[in-house]
Amino acid sequence: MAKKSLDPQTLAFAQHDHGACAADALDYARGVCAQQGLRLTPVRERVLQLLLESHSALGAYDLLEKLKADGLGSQPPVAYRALEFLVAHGFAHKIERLNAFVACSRTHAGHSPAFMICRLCHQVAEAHATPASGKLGQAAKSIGFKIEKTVIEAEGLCPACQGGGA
Amino acid sequence: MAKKSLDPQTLAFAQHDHGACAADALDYARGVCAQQGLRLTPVRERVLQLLLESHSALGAYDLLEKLKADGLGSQPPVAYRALEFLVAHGFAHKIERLNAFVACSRTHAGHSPAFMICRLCHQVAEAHATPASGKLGQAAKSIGFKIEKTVIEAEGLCPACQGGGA
DNA sequence: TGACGTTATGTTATAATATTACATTCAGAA
DNA sequence: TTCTGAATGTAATATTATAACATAACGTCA
Repeated sequence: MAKKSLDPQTLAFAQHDHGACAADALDYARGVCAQQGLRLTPVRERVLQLLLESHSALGAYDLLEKLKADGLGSQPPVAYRALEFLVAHGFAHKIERLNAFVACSRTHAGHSPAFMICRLCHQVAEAHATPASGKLGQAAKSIGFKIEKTVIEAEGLCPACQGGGA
Repeated sequence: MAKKSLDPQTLAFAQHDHGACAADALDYARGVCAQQGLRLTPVRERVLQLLLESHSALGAYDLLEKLKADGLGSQPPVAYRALEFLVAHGFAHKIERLNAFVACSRTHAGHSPAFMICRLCHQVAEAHATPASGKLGQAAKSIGFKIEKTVIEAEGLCPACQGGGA
């Protein structure tokens, strides 16, 4: 694995041992759930695993097909409920731009995530943002708007896709 | 109208003469279209007007109902096509979080907009952001991701809703 | 003018995303 | 064991969005 000088949170676009990275993340989630009394049930765990195995965002119906293949529920609420749990507890995020979901890279607990979405290969990298400190934070403060949650998504071209596509 | 010390771009949550502000914006759009050879057709103009009259984001089907009442096309593509035109030329923006649309406050041409969405009254204020300069911009630069467009949306409570709701 | 190409609209159908509602099952506590 | 709340199974439906094709309006230039 050639990670050398890259931030861990922006690893998605780089080569690495993805099987191991997904397995680690799943173990981590199991630990957090055990610690906090959360139930990482088979459906929830499988959905998380599917998200971890993919660097692209997956739609609820993509996940649903795979769940069905595993013999785990095949109706939309099965997928949406698992996703709701994972998002609520920070194991996954919704990419609003795509109406799809990614596993959390969990390199910053309690973070405000930002995403970089490649419009060609559709891979998504997660980074850490500090929305309250920028212009938006200033504007909010100046008018008395109280920010509870922020969606920050950048769309563009990942390094690998800048050569061919454009 | 009590605007005194407020930034124009965050006017949405404050009291002001909204009829005049919407009319001004529509005139402005007409001028831009005339100048650039864009056709602000009846459907497009009416959709823009409806968005301007509302400080809340409107869904395509909300707009469609109003268009139908005006005798202007009643099928989804009518609304989506008008919205596509307005968004493409910067007269409106899509709020991804809500799958809905707002008129552009046009206080910063060629801007990178950011939005503040009140989760109680559903009004939306537009501000100007500088995504490339924050942590996201740094992260993008460090991994070589080329940002083409950013979605920045904050959800929370507007000044008026902080008293009652929470 | 009128024939043509382009752009916009009308209309039907359908795809993709998401939720409501209710029955059933399961895990853990009393 | 019985109760309770959480999770799942399932059917139905709501909401958001697009594809495909026909028609109409607009501009241009022979």
